[in-house]
Amino acid sequence: MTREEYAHMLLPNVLHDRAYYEKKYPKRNLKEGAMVTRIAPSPTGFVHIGTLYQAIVAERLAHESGGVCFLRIEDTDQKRLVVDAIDQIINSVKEYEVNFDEYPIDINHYVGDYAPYVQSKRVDIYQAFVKDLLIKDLAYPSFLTEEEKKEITEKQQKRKQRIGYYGIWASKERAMTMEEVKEKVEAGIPYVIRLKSKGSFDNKIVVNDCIKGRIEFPENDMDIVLLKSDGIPTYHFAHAVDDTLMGTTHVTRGDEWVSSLPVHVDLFNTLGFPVPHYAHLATIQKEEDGKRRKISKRKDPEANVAYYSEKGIPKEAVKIYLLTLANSNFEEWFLNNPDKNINDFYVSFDNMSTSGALFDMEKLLNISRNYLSRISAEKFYNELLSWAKIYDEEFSSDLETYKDIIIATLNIERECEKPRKDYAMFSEIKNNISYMYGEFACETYEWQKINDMDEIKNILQTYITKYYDEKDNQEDWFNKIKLLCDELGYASNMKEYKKNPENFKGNVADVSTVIRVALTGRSKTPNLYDIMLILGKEELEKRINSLS
RNA sequence: GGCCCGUUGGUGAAGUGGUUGAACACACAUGCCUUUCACGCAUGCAUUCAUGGGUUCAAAUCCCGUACGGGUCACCA
Repeated sequence: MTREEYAHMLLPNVLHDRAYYEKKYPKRNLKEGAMVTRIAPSPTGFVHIGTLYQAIVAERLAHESGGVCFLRIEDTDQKRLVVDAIDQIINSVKEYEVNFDEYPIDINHYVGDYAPYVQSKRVDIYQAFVKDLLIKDLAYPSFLTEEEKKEITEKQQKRKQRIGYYGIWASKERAMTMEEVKEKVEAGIPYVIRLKSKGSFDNKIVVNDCIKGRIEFPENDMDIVLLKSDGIPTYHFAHAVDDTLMGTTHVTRGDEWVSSLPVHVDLFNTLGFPVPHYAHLATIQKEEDGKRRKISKRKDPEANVAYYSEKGIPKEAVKIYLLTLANSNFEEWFLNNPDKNINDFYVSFDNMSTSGALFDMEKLLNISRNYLSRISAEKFYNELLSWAKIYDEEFSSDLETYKDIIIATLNIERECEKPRKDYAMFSEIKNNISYMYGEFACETYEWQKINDMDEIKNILQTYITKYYDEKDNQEDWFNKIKLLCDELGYASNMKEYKKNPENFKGNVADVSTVIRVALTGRSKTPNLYDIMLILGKEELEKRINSLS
């Protein structure tokens, strides 16, 4: 039996050989310094905030260098595969406007010359490369059962040796002859294909990570699995093949991968591939019981990008927050260039943190408040409406019915030098503006200092019949309230009130609060003058008269 | 346990041997402004850079040890 026949026996269904694929996917023709990056999520459930984070970084790095960024779905683990997960990833990326040059449209359709961009559709490619390794005696089949592997691990633990399949532990299967292998294959015993590592634990390798700098490791000597028993590759092998064929220059990924660097270097070397640059991004963390840990899909709702959509935190705010985590100088840049597109910021490896940041919801909401305070009322309304259409149907129909009133409301103290910063999330807006439209029904009024009903009615009736005039400008409007105060024994001048509070029943602020609460049902609102203008005198009278 | 990595305030961080009072932002506190709230403004918030020991005229910045924290050791990615 020749080695070719041997390899064919192990992998009988391979359509093409290595040379075919190397020709099919030629080198990219890009200018010097152009980076090819990628984001390679696995469809195991919801889209993780860390995936979005990495996507934004990868996309920026590629495009600011005149390079290419692509999306590749890593679905080599069928056990963890979740049905809609691929669509979710593609949709999220679209929603957040991360501009990939090459990507899957769905599992069978792709944009880009290096397709398919879904690993489960590339099985023949991986097998072609494994076959080549088999022929070169750089890989071998392994028939180990779960129990046998467990036994090895236990022995290693007992002897306090390194755990893994290497050296003497692998020597028995490494030494199998082609005939022995043939017997087992014909007997139908399942097998995986392992790397025949030439490395030694005593040698050192060095990787210069773009973010973490120089890292030294012992060389890999593990005969890791290349192809699982179902013929599908492991992450490690798929990574080496795909990122080579697809021309990735910089592998950006989470730093949970740092420790497998020796394996990857070994793989690239034995495959005869140049080792790409690596950039391991620190993961976003959470604190629990005083301890930090990676933000978790199971425990932390904010790990899911859908969480931000549901809450109605604008996409732009999330991106800004992620960029402040990515580059320490972003925040200052953004402060100085509030009107620029965030894509004008130059993301660089130099300003990336080497250790993971704690997720800070307060900071995100602050960013969101700032963002929402700066956009026009129309834009705000449109974003709010498209949010409500998905997450709050009732509110969305109100938004459409009372469009003009709502835009006017959102516009109060906006588009001025110091805009209000009332809103951080679309989900909290309904409660904040509901008194402005529709049937006003207030169950409990939050009266403040003045809470005697007769006095309250007296103030309101006097005000609405004698003083309020819709034609007044804001200054006149406030002067009228002062006149009202003078008439009823309240201080119209705060300084005088502070000097001699005992001379007055209260002050302008107290009186204004009565009016505010009566008209809106709450003590905290935007500028009352604007609110009253929007509501209109008829509605104001109605609300005042409905008080009992 | 082995192998990697990290440690500046409540949080994100600037800082890479000698003009740092240890920037800036969020949060917090107080005050001012004010028709409420928010905004804005002002002030405060690490006498000290996990810790012990070096090197040096000089260290948050360089070296070694210790502690603590994180990652990883799968036919998961």
